[in-house]
Amino acid sequence: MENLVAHQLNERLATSGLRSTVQRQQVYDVLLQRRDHPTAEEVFIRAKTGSPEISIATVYNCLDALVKCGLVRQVNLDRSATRYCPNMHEHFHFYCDGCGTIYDIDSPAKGPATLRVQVPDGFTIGHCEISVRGSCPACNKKRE
Amino acid sequence: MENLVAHQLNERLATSGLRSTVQRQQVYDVLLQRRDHPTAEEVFIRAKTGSPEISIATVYNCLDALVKCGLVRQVNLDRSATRYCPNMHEHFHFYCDGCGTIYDIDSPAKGPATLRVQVPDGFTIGHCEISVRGSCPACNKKRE
DNA sequence: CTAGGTGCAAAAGGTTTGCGGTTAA
DNA sequence: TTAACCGCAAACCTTTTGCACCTAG
Repeated sequence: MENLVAHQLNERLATSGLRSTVQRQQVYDVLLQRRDHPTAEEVFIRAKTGSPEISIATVYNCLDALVKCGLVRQVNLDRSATRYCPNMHEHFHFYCDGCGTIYDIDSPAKGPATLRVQVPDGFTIGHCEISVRGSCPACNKKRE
Repeated sequence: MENLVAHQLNERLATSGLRSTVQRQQVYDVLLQRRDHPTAEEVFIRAKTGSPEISIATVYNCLDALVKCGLVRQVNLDRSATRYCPNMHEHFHFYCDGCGTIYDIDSPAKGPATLRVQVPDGFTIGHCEISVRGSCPACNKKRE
C-alpha cells in the first residue's frame, strides 16, 4: 500500500511540471519514515543506506522539488541547517532547548486560531511562520 | 544628547559583564541611525565610513555583545543573512516580497495579544518568533 | 596589570552551481 | 528524442576561529 503514497507523489510532481525519479521517492520516504525534522545532511545519510550512490546535491534538489510541489515544508530555526517537515497541516514548531526535539504544535480546534496573525490595514499575508523555543514536558519533569 | 544613549549602552554592557568599546558604540549608533534591519555586512559597510579600520569579525562580535546585553534582536528570515533590530518592544516582522522592506509590526494595544502563542500543557515557552511574508500597502497599491 | 576586545586571515558550516553523463516522458 | 535530472567537485556566502596585538577597568 505504499504505492498509494508513491502515486500521490507522482501526481503532485507532475502537476508542478516536475519529473518522478527514484531519488525523489526515496527522499520523500525518508521524510515519512521518521517525522523528526531531519536536516538535508541527515536525509542524505538515511537515503544512502538504501542507495549508496545518491549525492548530497541530489538530496537538496529532491527536497526542493518536494517543497515546490507542496508535500514538504522547510523549517528554519536560528541559523542552523534547514530542516524538512512532511506535515502540511497548519502548525508551528516548538524547539526544546533541553533535548533538541522539534515538536509540531497544531492549532487548537477551538478558540481563536493561534496561527493567524493580525497585520495592519493594507498589508496582505502570503506566508506566516511561528517558531517557539523553550522546554518540553519531558525535560520539565526531569528538572524537578 | 547622544551621550544619553551612550551612557545607557555602557550601563547595559557593564551589567552583562561586557566592556564598553568605541566599536560597540559605533555599531549601536549605526543600528539606531537607520532602523532598517541591516545585515552584519551592511552594518560593517556603514560603520566603515566612520572608522575605516573596523573589521567584519569585530562587527559580529559587537552585534553579539549588543544581543547579549538586551539592546538588539536578531531577525532570521529564511536562510538569508541574519538581520539586526534595535527595537526591543514586543513585535514581529513582516517581510514584503515586493520591495524587500522589513516592517516592525507591534502587538495591537487592544484585543488578545497576537504575539502570545498557545502551547499544550507541560510545555514552557522561552522565546517566540513570528515572521510574516506578504505584500505591504505601498506594493499592494502599485499592483492595482 | 590583565582579562577581554580588536583586526586579520584562514577555516568551517550549509547550500548552490557547472558540467558531462543518464533517464523519464 | 530531449529536456530534466543525477553525481561529482568546486564555488559561494555567512559566520566562526586562532592568534598576535591592544586597551578598558
